[in-house]
Amino acid sequence: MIYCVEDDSNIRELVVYTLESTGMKACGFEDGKAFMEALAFETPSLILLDIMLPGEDGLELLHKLKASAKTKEIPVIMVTAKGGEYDKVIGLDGGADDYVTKPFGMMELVSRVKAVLRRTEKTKDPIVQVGDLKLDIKKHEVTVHHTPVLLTLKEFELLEQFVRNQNIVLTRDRLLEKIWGYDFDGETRTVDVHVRTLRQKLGSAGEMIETVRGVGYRMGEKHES
Amino acid sequence: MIYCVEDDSNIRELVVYTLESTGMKACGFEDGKAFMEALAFETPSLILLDIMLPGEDGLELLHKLKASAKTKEIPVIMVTAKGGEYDKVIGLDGGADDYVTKPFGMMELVSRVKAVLRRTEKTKDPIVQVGDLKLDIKKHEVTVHHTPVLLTLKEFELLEQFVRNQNIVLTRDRLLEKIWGYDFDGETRTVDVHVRTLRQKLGSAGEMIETVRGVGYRMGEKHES
DNA sequence: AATAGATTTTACATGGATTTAACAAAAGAG
DNA sequence: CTCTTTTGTTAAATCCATGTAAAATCTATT
Repeated sequence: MIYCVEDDSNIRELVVYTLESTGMKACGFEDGKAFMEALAFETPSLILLDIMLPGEDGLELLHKLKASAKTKEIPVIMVTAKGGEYDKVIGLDGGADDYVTKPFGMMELVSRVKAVLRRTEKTKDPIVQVGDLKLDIKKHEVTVHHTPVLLTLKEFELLEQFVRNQNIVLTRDRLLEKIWGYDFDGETRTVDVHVRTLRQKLGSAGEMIETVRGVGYRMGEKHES
Repeated sequence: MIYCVEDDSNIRELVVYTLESTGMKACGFEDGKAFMEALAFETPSLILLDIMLPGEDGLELLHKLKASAKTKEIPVIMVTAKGGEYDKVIGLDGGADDYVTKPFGMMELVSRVKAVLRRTEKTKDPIVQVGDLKLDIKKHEVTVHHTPVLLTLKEFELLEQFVRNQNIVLTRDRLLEKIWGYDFDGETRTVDVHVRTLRQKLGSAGEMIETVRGVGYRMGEKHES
């Protein structure tokens, strides 16, 4: 969901229409007040923020957004009619992710939105890909080479941890804590056993899970030796 | 380190100068060839890429960068004289992180660079560096001159101690206590043996571990004597 | 309660990692 | 220079983390 805060209804509607026509969900707001109210209910994945607004202006809103832990991770693209360099600098240094000057083409806007989303959603994707392994978190579906692989719950959770932490080594303790919930007294080979079945079920993609002796397991794209 | 690929030497030098005056390291390249060569040697944290270049143009370079696993994570800002919307779309959809149109102010450029770095550096993990030895704690990975070095657990822990305590002498007892856990009765040559394999595996970087007779070992960047 | 499937535990083999042991080489002390 | 101490080096001995199979236990579904 993309929020567009813009007082000019023509532009606002055009933007919302354009974004929706490319398959994204979008919602327009006339001023900061309506916008902040909606924000309490829902967390959009990106915000288009006009600088010139009635009431609180865009820079103040930006400041508020970046001050709150709940909203500071939401990427923001500033929009303005004034094209001076000074405005751009203020907007970007204030924590905005990009800056667009009116009049702007809709194609450019869509591209910038996509670029910023690509940059930010990298960390928390619903669908992750590693090599030829695809993982759809929401659907709980895994494919290797477009061939579906059936995983049990624990296997899936384990794989999810690996995929979310590519190339970094996960200790058994860390995995037990994340997947099984905190404590779990010393000796158990549970993780190892699940890693084994994972490797087995994933076939060729299973080789991406490497064991780091004495530490834990790590997953990453293969490299020759 | 920021790379700037730009054929116009005036602009290139101005950009490099400006970035350096804000405390960042920067390096300019006249064409794609020189740039790609440098890239094999070092991984910059951001790339400024002109679209119009002699030889391979910026878009081709961008495509190459995004195709290789080693470089696809490096953020790229496209730069061009042509301001058409079409160019912007192509650049951004090609995987660039931002787009700047000439003529641009240096303040704006710096802001955009900072904004993109702010976005991308969030995901990075702590890497310690000494000379041309790099140590990534989370990945449990060590490289010398960008060449990976395979270390066992104890070797890694030992190296970690050295790197975390650069230039200060670590006694054998101190190391045994830190890595092996407190007590450990008197005589053992364990540390020495591991220091040996470390020096061996690290190759040239191994020379940074010097022995302080009668006391222990110390690691620091080399200096003539 | 019975069944099937998932998950965990147990047990053991294996091979790489670590340590020990033994000796060589180097550095200081007198 | 000789003796002593400390460190370097090598190879063998030991240890112990991991892979693996199979049994035991747990969970949900009928």
